[in-house]
Amino acid sequence: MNNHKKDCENCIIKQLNSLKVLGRDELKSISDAKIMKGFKKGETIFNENEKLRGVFCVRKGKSKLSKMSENGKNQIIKIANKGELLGQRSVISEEMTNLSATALDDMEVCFIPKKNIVISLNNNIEFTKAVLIQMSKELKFADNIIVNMTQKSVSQRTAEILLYLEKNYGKDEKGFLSVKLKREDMANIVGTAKEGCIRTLSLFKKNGWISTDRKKIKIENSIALKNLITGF
Amino acid sequence: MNNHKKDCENCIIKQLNSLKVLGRDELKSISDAKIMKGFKKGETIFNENEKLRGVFCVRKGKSKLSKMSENGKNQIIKIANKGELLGQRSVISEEMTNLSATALDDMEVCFIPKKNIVISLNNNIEFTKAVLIQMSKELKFADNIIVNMTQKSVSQRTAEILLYLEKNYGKDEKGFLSVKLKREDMANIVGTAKEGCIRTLSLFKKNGWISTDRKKIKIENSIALKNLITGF
DNA sequence: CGGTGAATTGATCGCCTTCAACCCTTGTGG
DNA sequence: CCACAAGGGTTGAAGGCGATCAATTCACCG
Repeated sequence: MNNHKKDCENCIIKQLNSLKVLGRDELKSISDAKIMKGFKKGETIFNENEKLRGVFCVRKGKSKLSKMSENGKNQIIKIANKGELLGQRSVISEEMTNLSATALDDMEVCFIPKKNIVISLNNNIEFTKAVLIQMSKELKFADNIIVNMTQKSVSQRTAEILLYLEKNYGKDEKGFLSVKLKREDMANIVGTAKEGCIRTLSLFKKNGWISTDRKKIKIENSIALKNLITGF
Repeated sequence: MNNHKKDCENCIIKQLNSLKVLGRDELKSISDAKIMKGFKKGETIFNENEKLRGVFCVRKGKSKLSKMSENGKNQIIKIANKGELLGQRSVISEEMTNLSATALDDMEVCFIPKKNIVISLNNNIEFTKAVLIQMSKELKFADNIIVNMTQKSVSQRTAEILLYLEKNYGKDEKGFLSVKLKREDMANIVGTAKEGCIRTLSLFKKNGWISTDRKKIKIENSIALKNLITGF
């Protein structure tokens, strides 16, 4: 469950995030301090309003980042893939987490203590810049979600999410979306009730725009979905 | 319309944003390069999908940051007050703007060329960190909006916005909100149709929770509004 | 082969959008 | 100083979308 002598410097995962700009000594220090952890599907990595003692670098698996609202419903803000850093925001601004992270797959994660991150943030401007650029992209992404949520219908949002999932997380050998989500999770991304989401998917299926096998979804007609989003 | 010998180092406005951590020489350089501009109420500072050649530091007035969706409706993401920097995100990640900025008041703004910002981002880690922390707060804010939009009713969102406007932009001597928004703008913040927003406000008025004079709004019972948000 | 949790479908209800009409304020030109 | 236009504000009525609750089917697991 712990460490082993795995070496950050040779870890291919780090190429996918801001850690790639770190120097040899910084990586060495992180290698020594990090803790490898496994999370089973459904397990919680952290909750809202927690104080994090470091960030999590995802080596394997996917995680949903979600937020509860006062009325008990929850909204998935983002799906974090292999290579992403979780908890950055909270560590940087020294605030409680505002999201919770839950494993969608079995995951393998490296926990990197806050101290290492803060040292690099304070001393390695390339790193700070890389994190900044990353965060500015997330902000843009969030702005887009806001507009989509308020201005588009459930079916448009569903179509958009499906295409997004295909584009960003790919398909398996048979063409099914790699991300496997429960209908409820799907609904929590779209921002709707489970049944509404299901009804939309079943409509898409009737139209031949998607097909399903078990829980898996395959996009059959992305053009039609795109047209739906833009209103033809 | 241009420059004058106004000095950034002595500008009180810079205390309100990331520029406050800059050194004397950096400020001097910005002072020399900056261009002061006035924008009349309703004028556009920049549009979506523009390439910015610098950032705008707001000395006076307020601006709405909004985004068009494919269907022609637009959503206000944020209201920028005196002291805020506009266009940071776009300059940092070297992308087109994803929002447009429009003056809500008569504004006074300093345009700071991209070059100055980039130099400080590359050399002054305190500055980069300050911007990073600022951006991480904006990201958190955006996450909150997403949840509110999807999980709360129009009246809850309206109540929330009213309290937010009071808390963040204050009231005038008679207790009316300082931010004066058209009903349409208000609706574009709440993420609803103008009429829906108006109806909600008129209900609030009937309940005695707010009162109005002309376009101005005064909050009379913030407790009731808070209770509405949390569902009693 | 039951049992549990998820997926699906039906039916009802209410919120919100939309369209339309009207009012009120403001400003402008004769 | 008045008339009128223009734009924002307000209200009414109709209709649809999506939430909610309930009932049923389906998939998976011991």
